[in-house]
Amino acid sequence: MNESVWLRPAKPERRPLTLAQIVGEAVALLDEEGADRLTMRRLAERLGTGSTTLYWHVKTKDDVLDLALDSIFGEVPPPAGGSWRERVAALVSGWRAALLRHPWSTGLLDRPMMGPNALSRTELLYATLAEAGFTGPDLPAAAFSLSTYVTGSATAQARDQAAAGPAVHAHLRERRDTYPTLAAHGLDHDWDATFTRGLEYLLDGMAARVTAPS
Amino acid sequence: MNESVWLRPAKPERRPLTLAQIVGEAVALLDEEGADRLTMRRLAERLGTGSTTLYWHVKTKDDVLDLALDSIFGEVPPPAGGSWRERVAALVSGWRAALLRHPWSTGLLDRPMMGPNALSRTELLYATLAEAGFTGPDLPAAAFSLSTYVTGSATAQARDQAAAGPAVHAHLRERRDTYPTLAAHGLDHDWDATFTRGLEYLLDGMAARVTAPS
DNA sequence: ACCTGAACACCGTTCAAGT
DNA sequence: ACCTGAACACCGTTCAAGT
Repeated sequence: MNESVWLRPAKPERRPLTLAQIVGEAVALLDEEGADRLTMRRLAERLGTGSTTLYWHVKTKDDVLDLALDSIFGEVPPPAGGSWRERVAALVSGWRAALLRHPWSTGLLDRPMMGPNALSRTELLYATLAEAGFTGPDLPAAAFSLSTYVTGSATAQARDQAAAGPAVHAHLRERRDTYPTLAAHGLDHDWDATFTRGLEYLLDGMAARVTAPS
Repeated sequence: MNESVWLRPAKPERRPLTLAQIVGEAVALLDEEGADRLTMRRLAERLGTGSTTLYWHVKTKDDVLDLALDSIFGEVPPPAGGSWRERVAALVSGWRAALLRHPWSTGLLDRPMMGPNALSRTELLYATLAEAGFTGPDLPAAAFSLSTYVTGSATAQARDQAAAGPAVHAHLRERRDTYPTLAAHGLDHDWDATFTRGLEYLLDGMAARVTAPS
């Protein structure tokens, strides 16, 4: 004779785990605790499963990282309008903002970025530049230098802001004899202003190529 | 009664392990096998010791990585002479070459670079630009955009070259409808030429700032 | 189709102990 | 001062087994 339903422990709520849930939770975990705390076991725990369950949805941990990285590229808004320069600047700034919102992402930029969100933003950049008149080797060069500038600068900023502190200042001040220029000007700059100014150098140099007669 | 010296196994050659040896062997290991194969145990094995021995010379594995990264900055030659533009271009190209010679290094650029070799090259960059006439916010902006361009482009190149292959081409060709510009122009470019052209954009834009009357 | 548990082959790091 | 071995608390991943 079986016990009544009410006395049996309710079956543990069988909503099936999805890949989107895994990626979403991975991003949350990375945001809250950082990259070195992302563990298959810890991630699974947050999702209420065992770690080995994840391997049905995902081949390796690297898959999780790649998916998490691509998902944050999804936050980059497509530029609204304006001149090609304005559209490029908007795209690139949104790109940078997304990376800086998730500082762990800059530590993953050494792995292939073939996800749909990354590719669609890259396509947008290429298309905008092609429309602006960049042709031949100038097109990949312009696209490459811009995307490189964004990822490089975000990496540098995330890195230096994480390390920032009195220890760093002291270290450089003590060595101001060997690094005089750096000690005098290398600290305490406005990250946004510096980024924007550097971007202007780049865009100025690029603009001369499209507008100038070859 | 003791056996003669000759019959006893020779004491295992007690040359003390140095930090320089550890770093050198770490770089060799990274060059030969890549970053994910660098293990304290494997590194120790190559040095003929136990893994725990390393912890007398080094606090953590991250120390080894930081030291290895800084050591390759030591390969960057100081620029010989010429105009500030030529000196900057030489410094930056040497920097890039060192990173590309050790592709694993681009995966470590998200960690603080406070080592003597990194700092001395950064100082060199700042000093050259200051001498060239960059002042106020233009000095950190110029230095930042250049170093950012180098590290970003090397990261992108190391990443894409490692991933390069027919699979990537096929993936993009299959999706040429959604990424038309990218599929048409994003593959098979000359890395060196692209880098140099992008650097010219940047230097052109920068040069306008120093030479032009404000 | 999806989830679980046990198990394997590793890790980085600590620490008491040796010379 | 420098090195060793055993041990701890983890890892990513596989796989047979369950539903």
